[in-house]
Amino acid sequence: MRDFSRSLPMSLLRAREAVMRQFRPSLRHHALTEQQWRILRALTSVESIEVTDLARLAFLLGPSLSRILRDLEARGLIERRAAEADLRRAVVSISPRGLKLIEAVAPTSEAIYAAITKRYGARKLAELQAMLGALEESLASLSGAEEGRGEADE
Amino acid sequence: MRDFSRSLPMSLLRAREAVMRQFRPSLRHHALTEQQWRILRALTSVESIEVTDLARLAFLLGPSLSRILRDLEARGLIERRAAEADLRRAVVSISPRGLKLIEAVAPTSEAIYAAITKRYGARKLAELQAMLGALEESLASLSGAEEGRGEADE
DNA sequence: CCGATACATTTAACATGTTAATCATTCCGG
DNA sequence: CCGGAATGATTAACATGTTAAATGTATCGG
Repeated sequence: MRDFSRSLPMSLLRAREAVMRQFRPSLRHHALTEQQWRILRALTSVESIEVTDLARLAFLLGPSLSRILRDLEARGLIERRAAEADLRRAVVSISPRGLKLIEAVAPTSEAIYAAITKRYGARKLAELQAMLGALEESLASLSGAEEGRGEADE
Repeated sequence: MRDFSRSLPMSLLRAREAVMRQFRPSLRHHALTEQQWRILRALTSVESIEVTDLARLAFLLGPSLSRILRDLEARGLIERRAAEADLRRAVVSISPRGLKLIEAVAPTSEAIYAAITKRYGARKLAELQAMLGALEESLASLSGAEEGRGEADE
């Protein structure tokens, strides 16, 4: 069998870990996890957004998002209200305090990103992201092809 | 600020998720998580291995590995004993039952990997992995540069 | 040989990933 | 209208990620 340490999932995992290792200390300084940061960042790009759309935007599953929003709301970093036309939907927006936090973290975060870009090469980085996007697209149509098939064991 | 949805960490996260989505149903059929599978796969490449080395090989943190090994041992998929020369160290190896499970899962896993390779292109895939490896290497020397610096806030 | 230190592993505590189930609300056919 | 199906969000349950602390064993200087 193929050496699993050179498998695509492992390559992606290691690369992502190498990148995130750069950011974690800074986020930690501000008592933010990576996912909390993702959510706050996402909220700065919209005036307000429904939970489902936020999940897609921040690439989080519903249950994770639900828990994190509860905590962020308790910390006063976001605000939440029910949609007027449909009480099932919750609308979320970032609070002034959340915005202030973003502004405090952003400079360091940008500096780290710039250092990574410089080290790896801006052109190469763009190419890598393009290839990652293409991979995603390749597999999008493949998803679900495994659902209905009948396995022989178990 | 840069659109966070196009950040490198998000690109890597989405790409990895797109890949893993292909494998999860198959692993689930065999009551295996991704990490459990990684560990069993790693164990097939060695006769036996110490826990610390296994953690590095399977790219897992100690605490995660410790829990998973406990479960895999309870399921009879691995065997564990203390190193003779140093009782602090634990030596792990795959059991016959674990090997049998690997053999049951491998064909489907290989087929999925082949489908991904065909869809994305073998050459392109190799190039992507090379670029991911280069990224890792680029950031290796950068790691820890953030530790001792003094933040101005909090 | 003793005690301080270092090391390998595990445990603890909290946050998230993942799937299933629940709850409230809305929609829709009759 | 009414009641069942569908939908949005949350909760539940279990596994892992992550950091800190604890546990047990080795090592080393005196």
